[in-house]
Amino acid sequence: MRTVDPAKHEAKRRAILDAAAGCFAMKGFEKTTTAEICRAAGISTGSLFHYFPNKRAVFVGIFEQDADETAALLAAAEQIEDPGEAILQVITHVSEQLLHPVIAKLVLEVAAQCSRDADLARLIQGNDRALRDGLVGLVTRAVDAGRIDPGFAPKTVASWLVALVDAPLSRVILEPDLDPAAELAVMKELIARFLRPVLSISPPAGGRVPDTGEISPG
Amino acid sequence: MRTVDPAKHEAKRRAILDAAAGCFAMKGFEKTTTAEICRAAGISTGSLFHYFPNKRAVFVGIFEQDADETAALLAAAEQIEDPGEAILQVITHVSEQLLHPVIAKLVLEVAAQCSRDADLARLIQGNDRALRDGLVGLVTRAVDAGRIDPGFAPKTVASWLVALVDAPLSRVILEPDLDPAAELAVMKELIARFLRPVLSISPPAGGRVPDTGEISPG
DNA sequence: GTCTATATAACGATAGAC
DNA sequence: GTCTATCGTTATATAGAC
Repeated sequence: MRTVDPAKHEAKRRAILDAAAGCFAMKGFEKTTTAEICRAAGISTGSLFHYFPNKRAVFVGIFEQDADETAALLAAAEQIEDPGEAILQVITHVSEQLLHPVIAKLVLEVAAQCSRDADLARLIQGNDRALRDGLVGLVTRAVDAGRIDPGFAPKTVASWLVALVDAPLSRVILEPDLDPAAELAVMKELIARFLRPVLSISPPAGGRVPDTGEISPG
Repeated sequence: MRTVDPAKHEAKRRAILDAAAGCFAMKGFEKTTTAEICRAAGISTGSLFHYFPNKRAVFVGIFEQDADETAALLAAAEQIEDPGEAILQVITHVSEQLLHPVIAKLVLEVAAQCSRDADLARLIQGNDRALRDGLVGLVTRAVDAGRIDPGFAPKTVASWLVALVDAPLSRVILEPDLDPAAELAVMKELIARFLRPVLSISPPAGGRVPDTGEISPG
């Protein structure tokens, strides 16, 4: 008779992951000790290695949860009739997460780690691409509906939308009294202006817009 | 009779800093050993501590050089008559730097370190603010000249311009075949659309733009 | 100023009792 | 499954000869 309760095991794994996320955000991967994670999770140092083979597996585990969340977010967005609204909802949700200092620190930490750990890089790349590909679908729908400018390829637009939510990250770290609501408002306006159909008589071609005399990209 | 040549001392300091920057970009702060820095710089482990009191001072030293470079960049931009052109030149220069993978890795590493080292954070914050404040001047000139939309405060615009050059950082790390020229082109277009004076009859107030039915920020 | 050699400290991971 | 105790490794920074 097995006394192991898989649900309980999974719950404890989650609890360790949560505790570890806080530690990694605060001190970074290398400087958080396994002992600290155990203390935060309320277990002893030996127990940690019953749930994870090593410290890196704990770190990676945190970001494996993201795939499910992203899938759920995209599935919800795809139910929205207005594709423009759907895009904004996705961007808003992701942005609001990233504007939390703890999340921002964790994201910067994982970005730094990715450049030196190919396995981790593949995981994060997969998460990023899932979000981007979901947005490609929504962008395509929005272009077809005439709601956004067809001047750029949907994939290019989607990539930049994902990049834009990362843009304020360093300010979240450096400027403690940053107002998340204000940042989000500017970002939405920035995106709206980026994507707005050009109001000129001649439709834009090849990513160009009519020269109206202001700052030009060329 | 002093045999010390200050110029030679400074040159060697620079050489160590250059070697260290490569190491830190490749392996991160904690995982690069002082021995590695010394090997890369062609000196022995004892000598390093003749030039820097400890490993962190080497890391910080890399970013102390940035202040001069930013000042020079802004001084050059302020000589340009057209403020829109000046803004684009600054953004382009900074962006081109950040699109190099080695620089990108170093920037992500320092961002991660900043969240845990108040002294380093102050240094980087100073560098960021110097760039931003220089841009505030250029933006103000451009608004007065009617070249960019007055809908946002110059400080807000300048902060976002600085943030925008950071936006592609994670993709630089995750997508090795990213085309820097293409990224820069999209970024310029994005900025142009963000800043373009609104073409409507009623001028925008309070950061709002006329509702034209597409994706809206509210 | 530059080198070799090393003191000292800390961490990740394991062993083995219960 | 969880604990305590500890091993082996590795790194920073210093000491002291030249």
